[in-house]
Amino acid sequence: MPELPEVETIARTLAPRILGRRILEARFYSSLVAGGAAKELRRRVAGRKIAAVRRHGKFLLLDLDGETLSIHLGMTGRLLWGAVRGPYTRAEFLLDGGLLLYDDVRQFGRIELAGRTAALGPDALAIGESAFVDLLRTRRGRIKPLLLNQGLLCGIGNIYADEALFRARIHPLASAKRLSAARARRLHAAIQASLAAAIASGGSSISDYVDSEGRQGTFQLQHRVYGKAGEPCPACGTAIRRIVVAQRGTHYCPKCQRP
DNA sequence: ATTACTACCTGACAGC
DNA sequence: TGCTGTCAGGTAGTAA
Repeated sequence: MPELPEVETIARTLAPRILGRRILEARFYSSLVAGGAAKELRRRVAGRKIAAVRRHGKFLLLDLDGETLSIHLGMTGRLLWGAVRGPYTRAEFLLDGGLLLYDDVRQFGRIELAGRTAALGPDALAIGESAFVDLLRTRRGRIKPLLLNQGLLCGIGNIYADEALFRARIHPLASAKRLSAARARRLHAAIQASLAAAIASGGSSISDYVDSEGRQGTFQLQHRVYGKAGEPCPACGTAIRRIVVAQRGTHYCPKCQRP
């Protein structure tokens, strides 16, 4: 579910609620969430104060004094402040002044102590134009799988890959290294624009995503191709096509995004 | 290095 | 009402 704009929105809504608060206790209701290390995690976070709320790619990072808690929401993870425990609550953090819930229907998300979370590329919102152009030049594969590869560039998922490629008018199967410098720069700008617009709308809510206050995002109302197979392209009216790339549903306009 | 396929887990929805 | 198959904002592991 959550890509960079959704995690960014959660970080922004959560920060004013939890910054400076102390974790009194962590509780786990599913053995999957902490990847088998629930006991150690409980011990290591208890009593620590939340000094910072950060995001890197799709990871939400809580800096405690001496530790960093790393939270990845998988497909259906939610971090909720002031909500009531439900059937999908997999973990909770009792803070001095409130309860932070971690709900996750499909349980693809993970909460762990940072340290192992290294092999990530630069954040998609932070990478500069020239570094991005260089990144594309050094790769042999197709552009969409590259955008989804968190080890090269992190934060972009299936929605924003499709949306950015459409805005840049680049076919998802185009060879990354054979893109002209002008097209690579256009893609960089399209990524920045897509992510910024999504953050401004509080993210995309397709089925599960809500921010830490339980509010849905509205950027799904501005999607141009994602989930719009068969509908007319907003630029030229041609029917949006859906293919499978890197095992993910991929939406594009066959006229605006020529191979 | 890159791609393909499977697996993880649960729910929604379409079709029979 | 079931049952079956497909799909879903995620990633990891293995094989080719």
